[in-house]
Amino acid sequence: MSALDDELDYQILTLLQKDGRMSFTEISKEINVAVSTIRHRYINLIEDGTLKIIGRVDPNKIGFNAYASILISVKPKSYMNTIFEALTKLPEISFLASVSGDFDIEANVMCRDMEHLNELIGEKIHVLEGVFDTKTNMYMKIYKFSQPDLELAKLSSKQNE
Amino acid sequence: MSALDDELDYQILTLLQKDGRMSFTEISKEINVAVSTIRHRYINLIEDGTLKIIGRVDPNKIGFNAYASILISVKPKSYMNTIFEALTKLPEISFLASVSGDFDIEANVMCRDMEHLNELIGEKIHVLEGVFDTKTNMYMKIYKFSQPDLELAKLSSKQNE
DNA sequence: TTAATTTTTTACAAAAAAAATAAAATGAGC
DNA sequence: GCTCATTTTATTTTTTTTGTAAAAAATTAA
Repeated sequence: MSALDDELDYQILTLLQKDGRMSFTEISKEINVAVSTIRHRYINLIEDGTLKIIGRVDPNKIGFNAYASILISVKPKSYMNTIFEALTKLPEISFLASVSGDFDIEANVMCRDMEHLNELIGEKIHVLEGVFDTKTNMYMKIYKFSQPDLELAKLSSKQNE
Repeated sequence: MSALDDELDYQILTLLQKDGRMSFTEISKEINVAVSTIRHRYINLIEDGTLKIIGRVDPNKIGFNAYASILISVKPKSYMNTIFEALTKLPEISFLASVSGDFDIEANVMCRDMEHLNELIGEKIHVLEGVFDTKTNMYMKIYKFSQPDLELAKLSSKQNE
């Protein structure tokens, strides 16, 4: 791929990042390239996993009022994998990752209310073998929730292709 | 809105959550309702902010290799607002919220590499008046990154409409 | 450099979907 | 039962997508 090719991908990604339903026709008008080219590029971006078009649902609007971060300390560490497996299945967990620092795992959870959150921690998380300690912090107000900035990304070359 | 109406909204949201580009025609076939109904519902969901269709770009694929959580302690607290204003503008920050617990603010950042992250913390965050202390933890491996579970949401009534 | 090969972009026609409009159905409140 | 407002539906026109194939550009090897 040449530098110019990537530029086209970035332009397509930039537009679709904002409006995932923008038609190929409109995109092609916006960046002056044939519709079929846009479509080819689009299909490639989807197929290699760079882009995914999703409907993002506002948690507040559908009744999730308790958004929290649960930090988990695992002992012994040999339980890490089974704990990740179990946690991945919990529908309340929207983000799950291993982290550096005082704890081993961070799980972000969306619950209906405090009762639901409390129940989740006590009955679904603390019961897992290997969960040594947890620390829960509430997200009180969300100020920003955005996508990766493509302008910043441009400064580096494409990775993991 | 009646109970059945909400059920239809949930069905539409469930489908679009998975594939944001699914055509109204296909949705209408899937849930046996006229295409025009689907479109009306869709427009309402978009307009009241419940749903937004976005293209999600995989950070790794575009060269972001350092994903971290930066916890910030603010002193005196009167600086909170100006700090939030300043942080919101930083393109590296993809998530920004006030949190309960030992720190006041959590910012999740996507950086190209450690150098970029280090620079961000030192030259963009620690320089802000009122930033008393920070704690940075790296997200090492992401196991799950999903949308709010609509099945769970169904158990509660719609809020904030 | 040239020729062959692959990749990328483009054009075009048929099929499908979206948009706009108006009509019918439903339901809440009186 | 009637009225008003909302929701669903049907229909027609316009636009978009899809599939195929050809042109152009880039890459590779001789």
